[in-house]
Amino acid sequence: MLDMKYLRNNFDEVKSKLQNRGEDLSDLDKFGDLDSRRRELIAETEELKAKRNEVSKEISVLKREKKDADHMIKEMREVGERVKELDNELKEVEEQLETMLLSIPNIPHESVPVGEDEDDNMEARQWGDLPDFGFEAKPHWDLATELDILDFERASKVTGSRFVFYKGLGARLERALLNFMMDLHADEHGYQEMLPPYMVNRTAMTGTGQLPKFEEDAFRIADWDYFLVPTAEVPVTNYHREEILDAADLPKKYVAFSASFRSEAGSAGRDTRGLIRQHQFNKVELVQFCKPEESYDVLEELTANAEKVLQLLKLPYRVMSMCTGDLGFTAAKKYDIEVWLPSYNTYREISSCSNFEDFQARRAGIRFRREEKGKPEYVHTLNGSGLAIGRTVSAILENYQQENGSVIVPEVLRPYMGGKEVIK
RNA sequence: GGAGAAGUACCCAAGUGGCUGUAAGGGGGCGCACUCGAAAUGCGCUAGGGCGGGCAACCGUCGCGUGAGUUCGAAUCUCACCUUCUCCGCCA
Repeated sequence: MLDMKYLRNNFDEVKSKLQNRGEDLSDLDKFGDLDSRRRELIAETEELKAKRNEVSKEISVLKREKKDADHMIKEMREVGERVKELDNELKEVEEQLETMLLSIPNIPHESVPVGEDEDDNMEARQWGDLPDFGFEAKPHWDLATELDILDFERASKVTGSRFVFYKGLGARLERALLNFMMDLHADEHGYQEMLPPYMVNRTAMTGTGQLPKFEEDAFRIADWDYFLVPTAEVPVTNYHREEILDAADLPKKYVAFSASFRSEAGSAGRDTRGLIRQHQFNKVELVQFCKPEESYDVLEELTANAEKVLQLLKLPYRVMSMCTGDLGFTAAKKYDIEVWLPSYNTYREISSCSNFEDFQARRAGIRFRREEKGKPEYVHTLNGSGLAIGRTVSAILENYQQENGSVIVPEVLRPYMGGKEVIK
């Protein structure tokens, strides 16, 4: 959510920056009228309330002295009715304003390339050499099915499409990766480990920006108004909702493992095979809360923390800086880390690292105090996958495959795999 | 799921419609005095925050779990909801 005062004072500038995102901004022009009507109503209603408070005190004095106060009571009854009318109108105006503000995307950072879609994203860097197989490489779903370590067919019987059973060394590989990633971020990168709830309420989903605009992307629990988490970002960021943090405790760094649930509305027919696009997948998520002046350094740090996983796994990747048209709703700046997938003959997103600045913090009321008597300020929030585990499994299977259909286990994972060196 | 109890400021806690209730009192914290220093003691300060107005000092308004309602006036009365706790049932 944007700062109302900032929007009021810099309306044209904000509007033109948001236009680079290519989103529908037709609501934005209503802001001026709603905002000034709101302030009018507040002034009027508060003046009446001040009067009512004052006269009520006088009434109490008169009553105590057993004097007549009927005319004052009658007058205040009318004032009370007027206050109620104004308050109702105010409430309506504020609801409209709130609805509008919650639907306005974040302002892109000045370093974000201006562009329309993914073709305009800019490559920030590349790491590792692409594998050179002396044979025809297989896609991970064929490899895994032949090795009997993933079972998509039975998952569709038990649940439906876009679900999977991991079996045997497949399950073991997933679990090894989860432990490897958690250990790396907790022990080496200084993040505090967390296992969050897999369901969150509507307020939490609104706090991080999934709602109100993107409800169709989430799974909602019938009768509960709870949502399956689309990412651990939601529970972990909302962990500090409506809190004022100590400046001395910043930056706060959390690494959380959770399953992630996405309805993938609108992606029918895309990535229908394999692990790439499932309704449920495991992910290790990095989340940071920091002071505003630090957040762009933190974004680089957090992205580097995620890259480290791929470097240790020796998987080739590149880092893309998302352009204004591909930023998503909430981010001010975003890097996607894309891993090389031989079956696609291209890089595919395996992590997304974003700086939200104070966009989420304002929605979720997450603030900090610089000094004891200081005014609270909004923190900046950031997060990034470190990494999506299912996609990491597919990258390992494809990049480490051998001609006979077996798969070498990356060295760093072997301690987590009971010393196993090959999946065959 | 059934029956009960509770939610007041950093913590504990008093407060059943106006009476310094302008949210008491205590703890903790901070400051000052005493002291070479400290302890002890004494004195003082200690809601925070949102919103509106103002260049500011400041003024106003809303805050006693949340939201509605009754009333000239609500922490206090009414209703709904949330959370926590106790007992019973069920359960990994």
